[in-house]
Amino acid sequence: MKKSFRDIFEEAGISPSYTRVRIYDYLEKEEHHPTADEIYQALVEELPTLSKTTVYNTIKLFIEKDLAKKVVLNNNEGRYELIRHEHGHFVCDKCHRIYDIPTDSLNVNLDVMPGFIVKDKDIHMKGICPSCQE
Amino acid sequence: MKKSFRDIFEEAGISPSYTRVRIYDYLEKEEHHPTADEIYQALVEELPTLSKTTVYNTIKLFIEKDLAKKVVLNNNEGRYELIRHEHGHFVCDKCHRIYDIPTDSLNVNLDVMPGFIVKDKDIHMKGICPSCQE
DNA sequence: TTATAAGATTGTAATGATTACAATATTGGA
DNA sequence: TCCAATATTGTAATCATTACAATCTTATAA
Repeated sequence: MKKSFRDIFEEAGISPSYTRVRIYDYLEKEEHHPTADEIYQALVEELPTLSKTTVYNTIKLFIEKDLAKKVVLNNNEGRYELIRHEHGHFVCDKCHRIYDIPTDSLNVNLDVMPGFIVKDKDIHMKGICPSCQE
Repeated sequence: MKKSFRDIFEEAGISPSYTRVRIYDYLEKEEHHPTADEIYQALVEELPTLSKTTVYNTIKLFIEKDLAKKVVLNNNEGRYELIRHEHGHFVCDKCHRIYDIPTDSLNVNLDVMPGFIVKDKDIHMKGICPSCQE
């Protein structure tokens, strides 16, 4: 059974304002790891008073509350995604599309770093995606 | 036997100007994945006419020639390293120090992305390093 | 040696993502 | 209803990176 926004936000200890719910909702539906600007552009049509600062503030809050994470893949642009099942990211050098890499099957042995507390891990790959190979 | 700068540059098809050799040399000696600014600050003392644009130009050239790669770990700051044995990167959330992760022992199975041509892969981890655990 | 063209380096200004900050608006509880 | 805490906003600042045009250097041919 899927948790409601209300429950998710309550567990995280933040109030479920409409703006926050919409941003969360967008991150949940959105497949391609949006940038802050993409979130802003997508939502400003329906939330005309939305400010980009609010997008950044909200994302920052989500990250602090472990609801979301920042993924830095390329070009100095931050991309954001909700924390879900673990996966890596493949970036195509040609079309710059981002593909999720299922990492369940990757046996990444964390013991290579004894003494380190690992809170997050991500696998980044670059190359050419199938549709750019002709 | 270690290759000379001259050989490395010749193989890459670029002329070994003094500036380039110094930047390459710095990347080779430097352990902590310097930013462009760190490279600039370190070398400008001995190369007083050095320009930050030259640092960026040179890095870009090295990357095009597969001598170096860019590692984007955090904070929208690009970090650079020569291409050597494969390794990942661990960033401490507290001291922000960067540690290399030996990945020889990590069995990262590339076949999870059939149809993709993988040119580069990197493992990013975040957490707390031993010296920040007290 | 000298002229010349290609290549290398430089400085300044522009770009673009992100943050700082102060002002305004909204909300929930007394 | 009123007030204090919280949320949102807009503007200006910051900082890494890039664009670009100008200048300098180098290699080579005459």
